Amino acid sequence: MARGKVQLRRIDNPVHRQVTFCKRRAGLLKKARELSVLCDADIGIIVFSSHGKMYELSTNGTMQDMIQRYLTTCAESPVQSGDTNPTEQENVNEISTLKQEIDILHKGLRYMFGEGPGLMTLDELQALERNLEIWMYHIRSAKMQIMFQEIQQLKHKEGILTAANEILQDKIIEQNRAFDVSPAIGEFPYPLTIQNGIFNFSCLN
Amino acid sequence: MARGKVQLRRIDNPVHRQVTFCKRRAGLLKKARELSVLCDADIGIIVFSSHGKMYELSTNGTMQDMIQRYLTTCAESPVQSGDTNPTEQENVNEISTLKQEIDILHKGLRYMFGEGPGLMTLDELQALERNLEIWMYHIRSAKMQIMFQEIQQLKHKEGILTAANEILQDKIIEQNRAFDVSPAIGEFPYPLTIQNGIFNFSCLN
DNA sequence: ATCTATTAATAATG
DNA sequence: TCATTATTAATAGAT
Repeated sequence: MARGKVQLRRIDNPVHRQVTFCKRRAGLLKKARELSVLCDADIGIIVFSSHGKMYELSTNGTMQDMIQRYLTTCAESPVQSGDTNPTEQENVNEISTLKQEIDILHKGLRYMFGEGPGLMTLDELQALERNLEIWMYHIRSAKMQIMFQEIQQLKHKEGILTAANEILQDKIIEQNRAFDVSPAIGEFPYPLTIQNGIFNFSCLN
Repeated sequence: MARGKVQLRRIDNPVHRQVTFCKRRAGLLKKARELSVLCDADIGIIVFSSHGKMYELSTNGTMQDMIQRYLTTCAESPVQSGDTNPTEQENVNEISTLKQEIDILHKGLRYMFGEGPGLMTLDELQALERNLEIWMYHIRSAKMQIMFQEIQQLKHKEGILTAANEILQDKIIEQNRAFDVSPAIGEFPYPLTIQNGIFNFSCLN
């Protein structure tokens, strides 16, 4: 498109190639964004440079959503069965499929908990998509985490308050003793001064 | 690019939009193929029209390969954790606990399947699948319930202890007054009086 | 679909 | 990497 027609073949010069890659990649993503906006389309683009560096664009939602949708669409289209009466063999197949699905459920959970998707095949990922509800597990886990922290903080507070109460109790006893023996003035060893140390905490959120 | 500048917004006219979608989609894929050839890059593109029709391009291998590579790359890169704060550790523990729970669930399932899937009907298997979800839901609910109760109890304890603190403070002040102790420092600066301010807060929510 | 007047992208260059 | 510019490529609107 500029100062010389371009041949549709790999650019030999590595510098030129890198520059062109940079420019055209930007151009491609721009075009994709435009198409998405102008025509209300959802677009996902993944680019791996020759050196393995990855670039991505997904115009709606995450790339993972895009992939899920892609896999779902792929899985849906080839379903073209005219038979309405399931045979014994089909039942057996169905049983096998369900067993696989349960296995995938297990793998999917491991996947979500950080072992990485590398261990799953694409078919398994497709099946995993059908078990979408499990993603809720992650959310619930986060919720539980928060509740756990809350419990820890409350226990901490309880400890502090209990300690404070003990100090106050001691204080009263000491006062009583002091007044009984000699009501001296001004030389009270108020342990309350510790309180600054004790109570000088703030709620960390 | 032609007979009038284009505004970067959704094209209202459905006919225009469809035509533009067709043209620009072709252009986008062409650009992608060019970039792939010129710069030796691997590119995957997925496009969903506003009506849900899917178009795809993958310049090397299948789209499934592309997705596999994408997921692998995603999983590899974000693993960069040097220090682990206490919350992180707690997270790890929680995850471990949940993993165990899931393992138990799966052991149960294997046991049920160990009886031989041939003895189970398709309906039974499907019911079992649904039950798995319900089962997990109940376990999580029960756990949450317990944690919730614990939080309530701790909050209650906190309230009682705080009230006790206030009473003890008052007692001290009263004692001082009763013994007619003239404080050397004038009014006794009881730091405990701050307590209401300090403890009358909630870390929760 | 096909055709062009225009705009947009970009190769070469600094 | 960033800016400029001469050219080519893409495409909006019309048919």
